[in-house]
Amino acid sequence: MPMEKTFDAAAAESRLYDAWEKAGCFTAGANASRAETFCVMIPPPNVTGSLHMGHAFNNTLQDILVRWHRMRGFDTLWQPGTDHAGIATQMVTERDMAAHQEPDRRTMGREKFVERVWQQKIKSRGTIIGQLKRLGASCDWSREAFTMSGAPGAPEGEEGNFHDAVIKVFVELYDKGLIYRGKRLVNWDPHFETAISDLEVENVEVDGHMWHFKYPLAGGETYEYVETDEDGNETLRETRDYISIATTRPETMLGDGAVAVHPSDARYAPIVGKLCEIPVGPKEHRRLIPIITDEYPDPKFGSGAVKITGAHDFNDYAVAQRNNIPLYALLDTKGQMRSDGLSYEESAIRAGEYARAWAEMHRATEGRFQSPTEQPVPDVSELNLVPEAYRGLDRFEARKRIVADITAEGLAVMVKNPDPEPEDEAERAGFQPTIPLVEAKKIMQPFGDRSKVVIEPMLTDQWFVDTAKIVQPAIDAVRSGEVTILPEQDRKVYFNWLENIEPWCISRQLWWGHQIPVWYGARYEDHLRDGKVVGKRFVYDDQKTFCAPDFAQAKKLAEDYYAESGVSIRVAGEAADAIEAWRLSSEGVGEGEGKNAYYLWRDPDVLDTWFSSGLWPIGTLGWPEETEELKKYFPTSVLITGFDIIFFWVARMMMMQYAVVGQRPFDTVYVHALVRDEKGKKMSKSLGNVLDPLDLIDEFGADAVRFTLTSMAAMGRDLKLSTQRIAGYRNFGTKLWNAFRFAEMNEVPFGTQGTPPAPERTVNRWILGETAKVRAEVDAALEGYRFNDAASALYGFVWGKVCDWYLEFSKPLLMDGTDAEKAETRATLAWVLDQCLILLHPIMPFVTEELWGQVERPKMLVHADWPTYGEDLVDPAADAEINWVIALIEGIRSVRGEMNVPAALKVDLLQLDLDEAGRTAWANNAPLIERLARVESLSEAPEAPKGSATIAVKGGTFALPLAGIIDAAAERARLDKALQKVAKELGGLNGRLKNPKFRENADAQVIEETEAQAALKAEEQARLETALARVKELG
RNA sequence: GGGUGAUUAGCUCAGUGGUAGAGCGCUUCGUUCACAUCGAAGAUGUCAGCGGUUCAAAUCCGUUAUCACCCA
Repeated sequence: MPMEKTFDAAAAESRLYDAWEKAGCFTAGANASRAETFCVMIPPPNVTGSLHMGHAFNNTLQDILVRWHRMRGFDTLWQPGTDHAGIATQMVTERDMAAHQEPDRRTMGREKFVERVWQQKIKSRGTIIGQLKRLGASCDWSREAFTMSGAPGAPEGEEGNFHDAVIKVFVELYDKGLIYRGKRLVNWDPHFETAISDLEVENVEVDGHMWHFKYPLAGGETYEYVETDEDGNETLRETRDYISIATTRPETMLGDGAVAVHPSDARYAPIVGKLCEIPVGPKEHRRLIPIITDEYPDPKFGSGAVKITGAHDFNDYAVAQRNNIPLYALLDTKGQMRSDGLSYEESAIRAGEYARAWAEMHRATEGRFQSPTEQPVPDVSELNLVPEAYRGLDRFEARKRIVADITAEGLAVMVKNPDPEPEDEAERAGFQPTIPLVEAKKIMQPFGDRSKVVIEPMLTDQWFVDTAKIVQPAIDAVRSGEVTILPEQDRKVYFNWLENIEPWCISRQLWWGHQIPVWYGARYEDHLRDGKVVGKRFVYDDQKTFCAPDFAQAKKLAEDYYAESGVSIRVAGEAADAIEAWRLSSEGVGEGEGKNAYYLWRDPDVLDTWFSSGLWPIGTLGWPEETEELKKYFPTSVLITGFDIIFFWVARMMMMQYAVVGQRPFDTVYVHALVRDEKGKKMSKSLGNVLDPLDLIDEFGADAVRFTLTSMAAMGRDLKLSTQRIAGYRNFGTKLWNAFRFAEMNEVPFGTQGTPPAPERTVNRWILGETAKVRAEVDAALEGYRFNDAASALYGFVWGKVCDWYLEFSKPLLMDGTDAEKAETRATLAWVLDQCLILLHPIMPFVTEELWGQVERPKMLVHADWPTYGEDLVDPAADAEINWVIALIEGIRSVRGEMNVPAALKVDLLQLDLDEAGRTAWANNAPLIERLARVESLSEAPEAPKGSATIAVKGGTFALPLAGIIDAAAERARLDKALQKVAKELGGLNGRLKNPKFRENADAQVIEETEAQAALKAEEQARLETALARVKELG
């Protein structure tokens, strides 16, 4: 059955993929013929995600390397799987629940909800896996992993031990003191009501405002406020009873603990150490705060004075820590003004006492009082400094109200109204001659990368990895070259981040994830009354921590602890939280059977998803069990990933693998860039410029999409993707397809020739050499992760060499050649086209496999042997001869084209002079030249007749007698132009050769090449000059 | 503010010291039996500017400008 004119990608792709999978072509070790292993870990996509351009790019590159190694006989494993993606998955599930009118998660309860998320996971999983398959990804799906496999509550089919690995690592790191819990300022997402890591925060510049307020000095004190210019001349002097503060977040004023100025700022020197009043809140309980000095305020910015809200700003937090300023929390987990804790009145009084104590200490120590160890910062968590009027308000609503209230009281800094005063009497009544100073200002605002709401710095108890203690091996490994990061520039990014690493907050206030394996119990300690021990008691608010893989082991730790503390206790069970534990325990203590029964409660938080994906390399291979796969494939070979997760993932995998198993996770990290739209914009749903890889695969076929991405994969550069480009590579597939159609029509015997044939004809010998060259080029390119070089080498070879020239050359031989010529040409064609399929297969797996399968073969192409032939196939004589033939054909075509010789017209060619090599080349290839240049005949002539065009080639001159078709002027212009070009080139070459310093300094080889070039150009120049002279003479 | 990178044909981009390339687009021509998703021919560049190193610079160094990204 004759082949179709084009490859039907849509019909063939799924059929081919199924065939590969069914035959087990992708399973670990398939087609292995040597001992070396090659293992790639897929960057696990979110289980609820769908394939975007970045995935398509990332997985295409992985697939190329994997297929290439598999064909080369490596024991290959491409380990697939998905990531449980804590926040994202919980979000998707809750959205789905809302859409189906299911009860919300709080109503449902944690256990039921987690069950529900598992259902969502199972439902979603197939989406992205199916999409990866459509792309052609040759992963070993029988090993598909999941970062939460085997977790408690995992349904049937979700077994596995990833959860065990994660928990084991947590406990080990905890026991080594590398994980700790602490109250810290963290990034809080008020939408999801969880902490997130600083990497999950996007800082976006938005339009904001800067308000200016007066903080009156306590007791109506005044001071001389003096401003000077650069030369020290006084520019302003006035008596003030306030200090001016600028802020972009007025609602946080309620939680101010101090006002800070720079120690060198002379303007405020008179009032340092004094107290000032926060200009908001009920008048009778206005809060006083001290004026302190710190290096943080910039005297040149704003008024030079900064309000310090330690519980709601990272910079302020540091200032507060340095200066013993309490951290007053104002917001609840939803980002609303707190309504819990003490009344405003009581809180304000207590806070006022701290401020006075601070000022007193400052005075007593003459300003030296700094160190927190001298005077611990008081715990102020139960103080709620939100006045009752603002309690429960949303943070942005509170801001509006506070600004209005301060302005109404006349404590906003005022400026002259820029609007002209109205003429009209009536209108003038409502006119404000001065208005509050509010500057429009671009401010960087943090947003949650998932929730898109404004992130709040929030003071909460969280778990942290003490990254500073485990970072060093990850740095050393890359420095020493044990692990290679490509391209070079990303190594710098990696170092820069690791060398300035912050503690990693790993707890999340979610339900979906690995619940932290920590149980708490009340401390059992001395009960003091009036400084005297009056007995022992349980303390619930400063609990004891028991970290263990499961409750049974935590229980044992607890019982050991209580035994040591001197109380005989039986841990009876788990309570939901501290309060329930207290209730159950107190019910139990002292009562018969339940005497001394005691309850622990588990930390409700789950681990950051990246904590588990940090263990991906060992976890997917079965660790902590000593599996065969772990022994064989770990450390893995290459990690291919986008630059956007170097910090999230790569750095953490490095740290964790070294910390846990003391080995590198992979030899090489290849970091690729971002896929952008054709204008260079980042693809984003809100911009609507997203190209869906699935749509593109539908339209152009997976091969075209893959080839496009590969050809644009130059290291370190972003990809700007346009559909036009993809169409171009779809055409390339069609070109390849039609080359096979041609071969089929000419009865080319595919599948019989494993080793290269040994033909006699120069064209055949030439294409063998070209094939060997491109094979070497492709291997070298892939070896160096220069994917684009591999793609362009193959594109140029298949289209530019095989299709444009070799196929055309083969036609006269196949049609009019001798039997021997026909046979050897068919054999060569069969071999060369097979090589095209093999070499292209890693990039374009589908169309190549389809073509390969046109005839019966022992193995599918996916398992074909990758060739190793080399230089021995290159015949320099054939090379020179065919290049001469091509140059002559191009010369003739060029003249024909420029002289507008009708395409159909066959012309006579005159040979004016020709050297021996040229004569041989002509004799060997006359039919080819005649056919491709549409030459009727060749005859020798002493000189070109009038009205002919001249063609100069290496070693000879030809002429096309075109009297009546061309005019002399056109020919002169053509020759002039050619001559000019040659003259320019020759000038450059000779300039160099004449320079004695060039001869002294340049490499001998360079000099030789330059001389050869110059000789060639000189010869060409001479031929052209002769021709031009003749035209002038005759014309 | 700190860091990283980019600037090459109309567009998108390759090009690690030897005198600039590809694809697309454009112009002209073409129903020759693989392919019009094609073929043939053609035009188009102060390699961002300035300075330096070198026999030789798109390439190395310095600097300016513009743009992009990352981190504060």
